[in-house]
Amino acid sequence: MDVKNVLSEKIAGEITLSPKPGKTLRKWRNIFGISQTELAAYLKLSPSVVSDYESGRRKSPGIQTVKKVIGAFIKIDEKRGGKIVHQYDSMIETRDGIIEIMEYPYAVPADDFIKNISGNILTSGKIDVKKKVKGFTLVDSIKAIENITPRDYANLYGWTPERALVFTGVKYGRSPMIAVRVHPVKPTIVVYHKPGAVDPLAIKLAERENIPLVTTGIPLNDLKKKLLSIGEQ
Amino acid sequence: MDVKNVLSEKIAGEITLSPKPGKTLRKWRNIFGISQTELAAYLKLSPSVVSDYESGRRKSPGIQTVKKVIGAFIKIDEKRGGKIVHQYDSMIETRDGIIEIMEYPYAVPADDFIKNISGNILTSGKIDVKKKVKGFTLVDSIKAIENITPRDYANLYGWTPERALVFTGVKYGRSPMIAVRVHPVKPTIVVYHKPGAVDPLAIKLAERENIPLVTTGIPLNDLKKKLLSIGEQ
DNA sequence: TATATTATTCGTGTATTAACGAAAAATAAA
DNA sequence: TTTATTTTTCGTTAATACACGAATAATATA
Repeated sequence: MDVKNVLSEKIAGEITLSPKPGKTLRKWRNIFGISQTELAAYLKLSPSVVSDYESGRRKSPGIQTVKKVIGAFIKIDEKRGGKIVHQYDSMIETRDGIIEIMEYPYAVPADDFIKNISGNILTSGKIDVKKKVKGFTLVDSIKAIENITPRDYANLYGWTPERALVFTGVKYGRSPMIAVRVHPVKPTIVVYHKPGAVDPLAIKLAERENIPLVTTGIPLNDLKKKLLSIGEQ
Repeated sequence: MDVKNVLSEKIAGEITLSPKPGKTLRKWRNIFGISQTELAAYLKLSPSVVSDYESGRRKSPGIQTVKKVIGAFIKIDEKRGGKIVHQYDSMIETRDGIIEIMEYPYAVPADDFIKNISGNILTSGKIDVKKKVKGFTLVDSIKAIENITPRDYANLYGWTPERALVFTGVKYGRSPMIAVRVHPVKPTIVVYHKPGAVDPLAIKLAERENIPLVTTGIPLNDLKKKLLSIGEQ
């Protein structure tokens, strides 16, 4: 999850909920240091359009419009070297152990998810069709064990517990499942990426929790891309 | 800043930027466990309207519509005891020392801000009309000194440095201003709430940085309310 | 199976947004 | 001040969101 997305979402949320969306739009345009004229030119629109939005003549612009404008902010800033966006780098706190974390815009059926990452299901029993994946967390097992305190553990679950916990760097395949077992909040799926081994106890625990335990052997970078792309379509 | 707002903003941002806003809307309705019928009834709309949105017949709903729907989610959940919203409590990390932090939906002129909190300006010189306040951070000075590491210091600045840093629990009035002096990022205004004293050095530093140093004597709870209300209109 | 409950589809009228362009106003730069 | 740049205002057309309601389909529940 990179700054651009987090920042875009923040801006979109602010504008949408603002009592005066036009003014909020203007605030962000000013933060980016972009003139109405420039913004309009980039969007291939007349400058009057931008002004009309900011003045509030259009009280409830469509979300597509908002999306386009925010996209323009980011792209124009990028062309200039990403000065503004980079100011917000500190906003995405890189929690030790969490390699990648993301919420999908909509629910993905569990079996689709497994197919997508070329997953091997270790647990017995059919996958419940109703099981949905709404996001994922890719965790470096070693770092997580070293650095994540019990209090921080909840962060693995991002915005929704209905997610896939994907562990990489798994040696014996026991600890991650025990952590899941012990924690009150449960994920939809647990994935081991290229585990050294998978302890039978882990499978037993997974079955008891009714959580599919899946392995995948695709390279880490490909896996990352795959995981991210599931949310994009 | 409470969970409701953070969560609302998150949902709004997600829907607005989603490739399929309807599906994202549905995802959240399901998370809240609300039926289309119930949602429609609450909004005094025909259920078909809700379905049309989710199916995507309306490709780019207006932000007012999105806002109304999210408001309904929160309100309905509240009526049920706030079960869902409370699940997200852990999302708003309470950083030790930061009592309240918020971004204003639009820029507030510095002098308006000062008037609003019944501020006393200690620094000499006119306030620049162009100085804008885009948010504030209310800091417990003692706790901040004890708990905030240099790395965390950036968090005081929330989403924009153009903000008011409001310190409460100030004893001699020296340290907060020195912290500001030393840090590369500068706030628009520094406010001391009921300081025990204000060291002359602090005033000198503030003047050198061209940052108005302001004191206010209104009770903490009123101050909090005032600070929050500035953003609401 | 029967019966609520919940969700979908779609034709329709009205209101509002999307966008233009030209002219006027306000700011910034020379 | 003069000139250039940026922003505002507004009349207008076309497209589309908003909302309804009635009929249909799909899910739950008894």
